[in-house]
Amino acid sequence: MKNESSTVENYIKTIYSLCDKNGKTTVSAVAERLQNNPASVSNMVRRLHEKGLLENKSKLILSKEGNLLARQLIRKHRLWETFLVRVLNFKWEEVHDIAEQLEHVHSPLLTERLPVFLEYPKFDPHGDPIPDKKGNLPDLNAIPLTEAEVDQLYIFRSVATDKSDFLNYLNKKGLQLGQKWKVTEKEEFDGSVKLLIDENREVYFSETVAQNF
Amino acid sequence: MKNESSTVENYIKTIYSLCDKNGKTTVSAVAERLQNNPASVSNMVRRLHEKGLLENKSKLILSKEGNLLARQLIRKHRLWETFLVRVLNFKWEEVHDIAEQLEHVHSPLLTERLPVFLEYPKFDPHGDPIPDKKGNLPDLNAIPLTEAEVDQLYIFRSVATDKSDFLNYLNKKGLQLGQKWKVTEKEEFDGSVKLLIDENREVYFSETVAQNF
DNA sequence: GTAAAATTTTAGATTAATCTAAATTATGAA
DNA sequence: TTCATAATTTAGATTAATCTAAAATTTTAC
Repeated sequence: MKNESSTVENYIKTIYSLCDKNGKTTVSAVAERLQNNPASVSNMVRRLHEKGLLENKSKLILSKEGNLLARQLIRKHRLWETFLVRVLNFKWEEVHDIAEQLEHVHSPLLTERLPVFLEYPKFDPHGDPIPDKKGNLPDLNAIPLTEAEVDQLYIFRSVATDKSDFLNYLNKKGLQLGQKWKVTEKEEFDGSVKLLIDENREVYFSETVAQNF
Repeated sequence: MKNESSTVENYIKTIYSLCDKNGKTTVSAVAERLQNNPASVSNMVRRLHEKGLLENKSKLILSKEGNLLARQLIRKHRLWETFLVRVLNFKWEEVHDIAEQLEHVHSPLLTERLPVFLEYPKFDPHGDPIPDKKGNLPDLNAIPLTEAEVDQLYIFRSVATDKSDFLNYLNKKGLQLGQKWKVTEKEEFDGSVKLLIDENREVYFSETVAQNF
């Protein structure tokens, strides 16, 4: 696989993360996520297809190559986040933007040695699984908060985003990976939930927040 | 200081390293080093001046800003090389190209924490001094091999380049930092030298090689 | 001090990545 | 089915960084 620009790599990562169960997404969704003009995205889609990173000329579906590239970028991103937190003592809300740059450093040797030094971590500091060398992800029997049943006990395993504003909000609310919780109330009309954390603390979450678990 | 592109940063580093005792270099020297067309360099020089990184519109002299940027890049480069060798077990000839990418990662927090973890290294794996936060370099009373006096004893403290082809050549000859050596013969007509290493091994160097010490 | 050689700059083109505005195509609701 | 709205693509422009070819300038050598 030849070297792609950071721009191309960011498009591939974005497409990967936006794909639905059919492995498909749309120009407008990518444009929205990247805060780019749809015309720019449309243009880039043509070029991604020419590079063999997309299946179809018009449909937004990653090719095998594109899929592997995305997973390898996620692997590098999460390994660097693990490194920053474990080795350089960063906090979990500080690492996203730095890993976003580090993931584009191209060196097969470095990508091989970093996980050796970290002793083959399986999860990053946000509880998200780190794809292996071949891009495989473990089967997690984790469920999103929005699908949790009332009064059932769960363990807080991961967050779905590593953006600092969201993580700072969790910090303020005192939430950490590993905590036990159950949903005590679920509001149907606005999707908000009330949680009992570690059997002693109540927290309310809006639907927007709940979707990030 | 605002964020510059990797391209701009590479120009500044190149200009810095090519400057003579008057702090000056030429368009053609930069073009040669970067393997770019002189026209491209000329063009970039205008833009570097517009950004305030060069003193004059036409003369190739770094401004205070440009000088500081260069030293901070060298600092990051050498810190990352130290990290790669000491922490990830890279060899000294393997780290240049990776550090060349890592030095462009922009994060004040990372640049602050990396040297803390490494316990404030003063020299990189090639014996080259690491500028401090403010860009200051220690006064070395080291002399280049080309100026060594015959039969005077010296210690091998550093190499002037971290390019892998040169370092592989040294490895093949069995040269390492810390070795004691003296010049036993000096050929005036071609600049080549004969060295006695650790009092038991003779090595011949051409002028080209000697200039990299 | 002038002419040849070397160096630098200008002019115009190219590529990647973006934009706005306009045209086209697809979706979907009555 | 048809027409309005939404989504996408095309056309044309812009910016950073590069190129080649040609013009202008500076150096060097006699």
